[in-house]
Amino acid sequence: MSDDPRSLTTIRRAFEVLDVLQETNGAGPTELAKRMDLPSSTMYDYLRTLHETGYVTREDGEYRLSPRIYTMAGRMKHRDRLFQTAKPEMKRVANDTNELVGLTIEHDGRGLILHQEEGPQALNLGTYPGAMTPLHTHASGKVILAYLPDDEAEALLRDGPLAERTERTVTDPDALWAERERIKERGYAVDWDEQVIGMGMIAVPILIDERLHGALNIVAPSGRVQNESYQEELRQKIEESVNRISINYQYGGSGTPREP
Amino acid sequence: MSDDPRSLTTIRRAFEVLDVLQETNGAGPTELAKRMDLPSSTMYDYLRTLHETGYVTREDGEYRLSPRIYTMAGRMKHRDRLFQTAKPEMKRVANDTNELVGLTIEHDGRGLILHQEEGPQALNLGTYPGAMTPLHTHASGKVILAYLPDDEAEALLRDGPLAERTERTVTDPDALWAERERIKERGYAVDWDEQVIGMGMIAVPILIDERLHGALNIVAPSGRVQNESYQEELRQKIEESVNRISINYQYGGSGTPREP
DNA sequence: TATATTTTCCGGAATATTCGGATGGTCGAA
DNA sequence: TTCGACCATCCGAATATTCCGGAAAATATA
Repeated sequence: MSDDPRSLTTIRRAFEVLDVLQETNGAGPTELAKRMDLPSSTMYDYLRTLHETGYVTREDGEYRLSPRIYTMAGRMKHRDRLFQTAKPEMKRVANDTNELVGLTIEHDGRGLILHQEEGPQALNLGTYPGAMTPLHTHASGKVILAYLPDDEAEALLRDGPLAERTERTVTDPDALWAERERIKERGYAVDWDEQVIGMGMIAVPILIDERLHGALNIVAPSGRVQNESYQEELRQKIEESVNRISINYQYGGSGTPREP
Repeated sequence: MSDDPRSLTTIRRAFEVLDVLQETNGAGPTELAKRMDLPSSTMYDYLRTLHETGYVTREDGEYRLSPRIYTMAGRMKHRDRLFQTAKPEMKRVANDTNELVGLTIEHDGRGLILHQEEGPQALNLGTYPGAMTPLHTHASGKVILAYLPDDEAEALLRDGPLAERTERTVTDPDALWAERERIKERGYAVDWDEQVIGMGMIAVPILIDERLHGALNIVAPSGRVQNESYQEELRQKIEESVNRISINYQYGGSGTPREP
């Protein structure tokens, strides 16, 4: 359990408590103690301290994650230059196309949805900002894989079996490696039904100064994405959008908007 | 510094590190050690462990908060029943009015923006989900103060001096207490230029089962909010919206949508 | 009311944290 | 390039902290 004898177990456990609180959606000391296999008196000490920090709330004997997490995440996002420059563009495209527009970044070998903008009638099949998914299961992730350095991409594809989300998910490393080349040639990626049945996606890389910052994508029902001319239309729109994002990212304002 | 000798200092410090990382937006052990007045070797132990947990990233010698925070906040929000029921309604109103629609909850005596939906051309003066503000500085907060139990509201108003955000901010506890009565009679609150010059707000309480769950508000330029008939129009729209939210909250679906 | 269960509190033993100091790496100036 | 300053990282030993069993209080259950 305790791998490195030099790391502070108290901290590791405290964050494990946070993780468990996330899963249980609130619990008392005894339940948490059982889950983590600790005496409940010890768990009590942890909870009491976490409560003191303000990251955990206590209401009628139940401890849960505090909305302070929202504040932390909100501030981070608000200060994120990529998000700030991408957001107005994403809104534009979302309203223009009436689809779901997403901004995905790579974190820890997986895809993380940094932001989403939904057109008024856009469909949203349960994805949300903050959600993490395996890179190989959708167009955005494949674009990221394509523009990641060869060794990193290789490591991600060859390391262990790749999750299968639907029967259309591509889980063969060689096939994915080949697709990687095609994506780099064309400059974009498309998929449908590979992550969620009924959902398709067109994605382009956000390259600024040769460096990959993430991927911009449009999500639409699979049927629409398979329509060649519509697909082409959407592709153009996000490509133009990425161009504007790229310019504004480099030459735009301060990047750190005012705090309220 | 360490008030309660029974709380775990290691945990308190670890979270203080998170707070400092938030402010500094990334730093090395030495800088953080200075800020927290600890030896940098100790700080190193903390950072190393925080990195292990995945809540802090290390890139070229700089430690910063990890995007994992987004995941935590995103999941919490995604599971929040109030958010889930309010969101589609907020979108509707935002697109209908072309203004900024907000959902504010009370946390720790302050107002926390749980969610925002912006109409295509809505103005947004730097507020963002997760941001916290003093309750007495805007309509949403005043609505919350009005429907909070008397003793809690009193404690918040009488405890220490009230922050002044603009020259129009009401900072007199008696005036605020009086306004509280008026709000309860009318069932809504309005303000302009009290939090930010040029910004006005109309807010109504979200009462479900007699319990206050938060406030729904529309933000618009002060000029438009002062226009009586427009104000009335917006008020009606959010009141209707809250009615629908209230119904869907009670009788709606599971409340916990699928995880991706 | 009685009983079971859970939360909270406490003291002392065990041990995980802590800190000074050593090491190796990086950057910039000369 | 060499030198010096600064910083991240590593290590071992002293000791302040955590940790746990068990008691008390509070709450739920019967």
